[in-house]
Amino acid sequence: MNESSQTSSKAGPRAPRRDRGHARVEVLLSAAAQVFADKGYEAATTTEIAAAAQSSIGSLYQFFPTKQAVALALIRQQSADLGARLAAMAEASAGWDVDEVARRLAGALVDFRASHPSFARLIDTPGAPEAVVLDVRRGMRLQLAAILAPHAPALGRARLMAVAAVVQQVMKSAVALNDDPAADNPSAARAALAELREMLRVYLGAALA
Amino acid sequence: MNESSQTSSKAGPRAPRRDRGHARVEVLLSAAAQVFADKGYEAATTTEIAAAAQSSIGSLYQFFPTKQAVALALIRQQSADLGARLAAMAEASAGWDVDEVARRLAGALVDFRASHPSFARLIDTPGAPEAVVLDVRRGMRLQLAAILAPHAPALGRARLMAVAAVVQQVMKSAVALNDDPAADNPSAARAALAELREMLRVYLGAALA
Amino acid sequence: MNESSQTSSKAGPRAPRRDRGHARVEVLLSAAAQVFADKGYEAATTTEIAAAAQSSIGSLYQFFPTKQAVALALIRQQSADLGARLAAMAEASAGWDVDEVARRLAGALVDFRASHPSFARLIDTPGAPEAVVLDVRRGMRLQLAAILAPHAPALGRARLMAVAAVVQQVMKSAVALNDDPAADNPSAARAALAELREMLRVYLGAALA
Amino acid sequence: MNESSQTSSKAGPRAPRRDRGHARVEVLLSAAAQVFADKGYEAATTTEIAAAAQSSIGSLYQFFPTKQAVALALIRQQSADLGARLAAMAEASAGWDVDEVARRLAGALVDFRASHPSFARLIDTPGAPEAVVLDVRRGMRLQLAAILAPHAPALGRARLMAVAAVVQQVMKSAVALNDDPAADNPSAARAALAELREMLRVYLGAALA
DNA sequence: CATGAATGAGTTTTCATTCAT
DNA sequence: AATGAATGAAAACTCATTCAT
Repeated sequence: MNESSQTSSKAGPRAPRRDRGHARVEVLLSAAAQVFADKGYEAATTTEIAAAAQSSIGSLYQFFPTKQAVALALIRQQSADLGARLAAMAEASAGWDVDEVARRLAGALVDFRASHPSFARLIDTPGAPEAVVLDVRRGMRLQLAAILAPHAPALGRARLMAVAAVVQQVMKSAVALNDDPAADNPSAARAALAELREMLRVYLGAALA
Repeated sequence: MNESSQTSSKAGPRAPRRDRGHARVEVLLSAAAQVFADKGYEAATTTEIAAAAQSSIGSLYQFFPTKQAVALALIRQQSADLGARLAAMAEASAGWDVDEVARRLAGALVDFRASHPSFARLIDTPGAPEAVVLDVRRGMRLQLAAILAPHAPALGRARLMAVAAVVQQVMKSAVALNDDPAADNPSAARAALAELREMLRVYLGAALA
Repeated sequence: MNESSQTSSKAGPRAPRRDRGHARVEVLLSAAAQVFADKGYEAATTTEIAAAAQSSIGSLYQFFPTKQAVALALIRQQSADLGARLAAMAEASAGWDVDEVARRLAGALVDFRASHPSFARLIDTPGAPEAVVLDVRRGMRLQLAAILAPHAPALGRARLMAVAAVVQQVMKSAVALNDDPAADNPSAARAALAELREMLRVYLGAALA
Repeated sequence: MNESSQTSSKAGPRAPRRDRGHARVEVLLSAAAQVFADKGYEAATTTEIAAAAQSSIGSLYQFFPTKQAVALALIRQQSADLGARLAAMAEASAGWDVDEVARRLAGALVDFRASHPSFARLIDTPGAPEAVVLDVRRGMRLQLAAILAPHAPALGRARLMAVAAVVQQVMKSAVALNDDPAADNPSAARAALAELREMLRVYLGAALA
């Protein structure tokens, strides 16, 4: 899926020649996901990542030239995963009505961010290389647009992309509401999330009409 | 609420007792705002803040016991400012219809975040002390609720707070769209913002009805 | 008593012209005694000393040119006090037998160190200027010798000074035993002190015979 | 007792896993001994210790998490050494009379402190963690008691510990007399030391009788 | 004299990255 | 490849001392 594009990339992991190395890379990346999710990009240390992967600092640098490269590989991996989910949804969404699209989108993206907690941290935080982050964001918007397009044949390209951008932001908000224990009580958090879903439904209903 | 009790606070600035001290604190805080806005909390250095304020590092630590205290003081100062703006809006909003409320809210908050670029960085970033950040967020939600309440007399308290939480997230999204040069071109950014405003209008229209 | 010698000293407090200044110096010195006793010379800060004296650093430096000068003045003051006590004892000791001399010496010196806790810290610690410390120690030995001499007319000068040096060390030990909560229980500390007194008694009995 | 569990200790050195690491730790510790002996705990700097060990500051912190940990490791190392000497003496002392015990004890402990000049500085100074220091002192008293016990079968446990505590203080005094160039001349220092030895002899003769 | 702000060299500690084994 | 030691620039923070008011 991505073995050819990754190898040619400047900052990606060096191509491991053997399965052992490949496995090590995977372990390192999931350790990195843990640590980045817990502490954020800046506060995470390469030593801690290596330790969490039961590996040594030397090993980590065998596969990743810099700390940034680790974050980058992680972003690429996770955004590929996200891309696959959105692609699947694009195929399935043909028969849905707008309400269902709204509901499914909300569900899918909240799920994704919940199961990839480092994703938000890395993508909304300084430290990760701008260019890649922007690419990922644009890619996601394009996929959202692809999902929305069939339900709004009348919308121009520009307007469609604007809608996609708004939907993307709503997704981010969902995660924020989920994480923030600031709501006076857990039920308040749930209520806010329901409210957000409602906003998306109403809005898409109006925008795609 | 807390503008008078700063001295007794654990991590607040040491109260200056001379005019020169007050002036220095102001200069330091605006330098800090610059630097935090540019680099984020972690990457900002106290040395750089002091230099930007044309003072020595010793002077900074004369008034702020830690780097975190600087961020804190900044958050408090700026959230007091935001609070004042929302309070003013609450008074003026009596005669507005829902559409106008949506428009004004969007305008005010986007303006605020645009003129206080460090605010978002500090409040959405680890490093700032959780308790204060949560307080600020809750305070803002309460003020939003106060603005919305008169236009939705039928809404229960819980529902109202959920709506306020959603509006708060929309505001954050507006800033993100504003900052993110990811949109393919400047006009796309403007379109997305307009779209966001539209979402708010439609949503508030439905929710407050 | 000491107003003329102190003024001429290079590092002593500047002669205060007024009573107000004089009082301030006293307060500063007793604050310094507190702080030095608590933290030792190095860890004590001039700011803390000034604060403990309800004064400002500026004021402290009005009277003492350096931190070392504060310690010095304190040592001088306290050793003058000690000197007075020993002088008094020298006069009174004519009629005592050796046992009584031992008992009184032990009592007097333990008392003194207990009521001047900073003395030991400053005199046994680096930081205080060597020359003064050595002077103080020598002075104390001379006074001890003066007390002991009448009870050991046969002893040569050199031997007498050696005995005085040993007695001085025993005094220091008494303080150490007093302070050290290492003894398994308080009664053990008392037992050790009694033992020390016994050692002094036996030893002086033998040495002065 | 504690020679095997260093790794699990909270503030101990990180265990080196390579020969090079072990060697480096040794070098660092002896450099630290030098510097601590010269300047005392507070005035010694980690930078200077690293330089004296011809390593980088980073290497020091690779093995010791804090400056205090360096002092701690040194105390532990040296007190283990001292413990071994005392243990050896305990075995050999069976056939000695009290005079010989006094002489040998004095000799051994003065020797030890003379060859480990940092020991006294660290153990009598604030900065070293209290708990460890107290442990070391208690251990030493126990060993002294073990040496003295056979020569005073009639002494109760409590009395024996008190005697041991006194002997310990005498040892400290010996070092102080040794170090202190305050005596009017070198021969005076020697005389005082001889006098101290005499005190110990007389005292132990009386106490153990 | 009193006060508290200003200064900056110096201290401990961290951490990404490189190297030797 | 794997490991862990080596490195040193850089960061946060301290504190004796000087200065302006």
